[in-house]
Amino acid sequence: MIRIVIAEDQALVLGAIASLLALEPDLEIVGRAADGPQALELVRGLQPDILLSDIEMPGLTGIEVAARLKDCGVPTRVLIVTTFGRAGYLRRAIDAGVCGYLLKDSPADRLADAIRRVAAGGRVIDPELASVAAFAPADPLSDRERAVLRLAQDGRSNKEIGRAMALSPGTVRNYLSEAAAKLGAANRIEASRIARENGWL
Amino acid sequence: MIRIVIAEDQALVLGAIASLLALEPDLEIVGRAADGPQALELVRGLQPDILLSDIEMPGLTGIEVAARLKDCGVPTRVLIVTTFGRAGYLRRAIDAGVCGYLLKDSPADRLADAIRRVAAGGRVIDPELASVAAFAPADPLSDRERAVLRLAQDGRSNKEIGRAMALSPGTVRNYLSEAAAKLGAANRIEASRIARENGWL
DNA sequence: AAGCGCAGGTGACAAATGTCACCCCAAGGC
DNA sequence: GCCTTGGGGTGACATTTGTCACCTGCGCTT
Repeated sequence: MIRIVIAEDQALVLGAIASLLALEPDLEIVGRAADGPQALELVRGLQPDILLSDIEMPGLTGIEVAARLKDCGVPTRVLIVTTFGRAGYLRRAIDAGVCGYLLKDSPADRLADAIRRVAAGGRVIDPELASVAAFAPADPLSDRERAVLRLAQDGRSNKEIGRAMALSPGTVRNYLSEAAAKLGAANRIEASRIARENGWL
Repeated sequence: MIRIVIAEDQALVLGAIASLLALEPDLEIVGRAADGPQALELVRGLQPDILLSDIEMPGLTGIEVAARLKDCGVPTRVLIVTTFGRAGYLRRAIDAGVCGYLLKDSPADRLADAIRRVAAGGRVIDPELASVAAFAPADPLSDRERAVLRLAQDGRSNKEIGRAMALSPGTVRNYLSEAAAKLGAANRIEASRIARENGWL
């Protein structure tokens, strides 16, 4: 019997996935979490075989939860199921030690299968994503550029960004200009869009 | 027996919801669609009692599908289930003649209930959303402002936007300035973010 | 010690953006 | 006829961005 905790912030989807997995006789759902911190606590307490988690969740992302579990030496294996085919997330997920990465676009019957494979010690990556990831460019941004871009994307000016990061406005401009150049964007708006679409923010 | 077509672009979620509804003896899933046009065609052909649909889908949004069904006089009642609590969508959904609007955040057991109520001729609006919507400001943007903002948000310059819309760059500037003023934003980036967050784009 | 790389900064300049006042003209009231 | 209204536009101006060359100080090799 494979013991599973599910973490997913949309209650309806959480319930639906649970009912899907309940059809499988060898899988048992032992816990449900609606956000990151709750997932972490639940896994620590229940020590399930598998944590099935979304990425976008309040508090902590699924990837961050995976990283913390790894740090604490919890043996639970993490399987990420998420919306975004963003190649950038995959790399970070792997770095965080997840054992599987599925897309919500993949057919439902693949899920139980993936869980069994991961529980048996294997690694699963969505085939659709695997090929994309192989060709996907690596994140070209430095930490500073990422941070600046994150602030720029919701409309802050250079001066405000500088204030927030303890940098001079001129330096902020340089970072943004550099980031745009790296991403082939014409301006900060396009740059942050590109970065966001690739999961680099 | 209530006959249902489900439209949802994420296969895994689609499958999961189907398995959830399959537990209810009085509900029957007669069709599944992965995008807007497919949903439209399926509903036209099968004439189910209910179309359960997401909003964001390739091709046509759930709301657009609902509007077309209304125009064609198809008697199927539409129930929207979606991620975004954006109040702006609700208004447009109601205008398109949908009979129900649920959030994916609401508990799973509410779904079957909502379907029965809608099938019986009732209207259902997620209670969480209903109160929000009552206080939500109406969309202050004109069609032109919306269109300009949509182009601005992915980094096009005034000149490019003007070319795309057959307007002079100066006029584009005026529209954007006006839109920003209406939304209390300092610039086009913030303006489009605010509009997006409210479901006005 | 000399040299290198790198984060942060400056200054100057062109271009894009934001703001505002005001113009034109085609519908529609009356 | 006259007046209003609204979409589209212009011109002028201040401010903000984007680009680029170059400076500074610090830590690190060798």
